[in-house]
Amino acid sequence: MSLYSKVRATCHECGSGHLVRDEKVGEIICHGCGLVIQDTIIDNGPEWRAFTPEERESKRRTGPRTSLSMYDKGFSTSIFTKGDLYGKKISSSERYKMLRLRRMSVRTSLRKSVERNLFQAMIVLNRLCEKLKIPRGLHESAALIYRKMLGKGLVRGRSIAAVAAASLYLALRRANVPRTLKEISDASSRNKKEVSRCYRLVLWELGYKTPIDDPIQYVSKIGSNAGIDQEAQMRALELLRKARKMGITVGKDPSGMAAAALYISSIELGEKVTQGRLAEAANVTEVTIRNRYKGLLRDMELKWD
DNA sequence: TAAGATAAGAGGGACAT
DNA sequence: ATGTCAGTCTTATCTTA
Repeated sequence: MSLYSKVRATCHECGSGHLVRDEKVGEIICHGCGLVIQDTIIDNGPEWRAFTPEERESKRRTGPRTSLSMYDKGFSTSIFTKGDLYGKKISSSERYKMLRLRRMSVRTSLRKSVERNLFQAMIVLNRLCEKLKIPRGLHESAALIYRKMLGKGLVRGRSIAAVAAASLYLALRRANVPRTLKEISDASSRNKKEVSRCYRLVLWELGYKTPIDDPIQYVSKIGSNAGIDQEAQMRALELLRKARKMGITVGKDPSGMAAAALYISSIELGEKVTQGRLAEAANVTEVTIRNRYKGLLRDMELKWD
């Protein structure tokens, strides 16, 4: 590493652009006229050298930089009650005072952090609901679920956006609104995996029960997306009701199931529809539709007319 | 061009360790 | 808590009608 580095400036004496910073003696020198421009450079780097990450860690004396993403910008207060800074014992009355102080400090900072978290979360949830055109009431129930999570201290260590998305998904599921987890996570900044982890956590920790996700709910949504007519949609519903009675819908992706039923009934009614179009409308792959509709035909012993 | 077939890979549930 | 297993879905590629 060179001890000299160029400086982007011109010398005010000779006009030369040849200014050089000499790290070793802490001066900026003009190579044109020899003038010392500045002799008190502040070195922002560490004065020690380290060759391994471990060494760097052991030599550093500063903490991480402050961050706006932390509710207290990374600064927090610690109040010790066992002794003074040097480990010397303190009197019992002093100690009692310190205990009280610490309690107060912990309480107020905790409340602040909860408030800030909620503030952020509500912004995130608003954006999410707006994007997905969620009705007011469901938006509210999602917010309530989030508050419960926050109240139980379950958001700590998890992403606000993921928990917010999971709360929304739960609200939708409880209201039997046919939105998939994928739709929610796609609109969120977190991925499906993360959101579904949080979703399971909410279910578990808050003891929520949801009605099973029934393919029947997706029929009209997928049907209209793919431009399937009413008659075929009715036929698909019938098909799915039978399938549900036979218990062959459990464990399958409801969207895929509904799309397959729509495919069968459309073909039966002589309507021109491709697997590709339905796959796109249902947000599943063609392969899934194929597997589902093959399965439906087999298990229900249906035949093409 | 649509549909079918096949295979690899991921993620989650059930169950055992 | 971690590992394994069967079953599901996705992605990609190739073949068939």
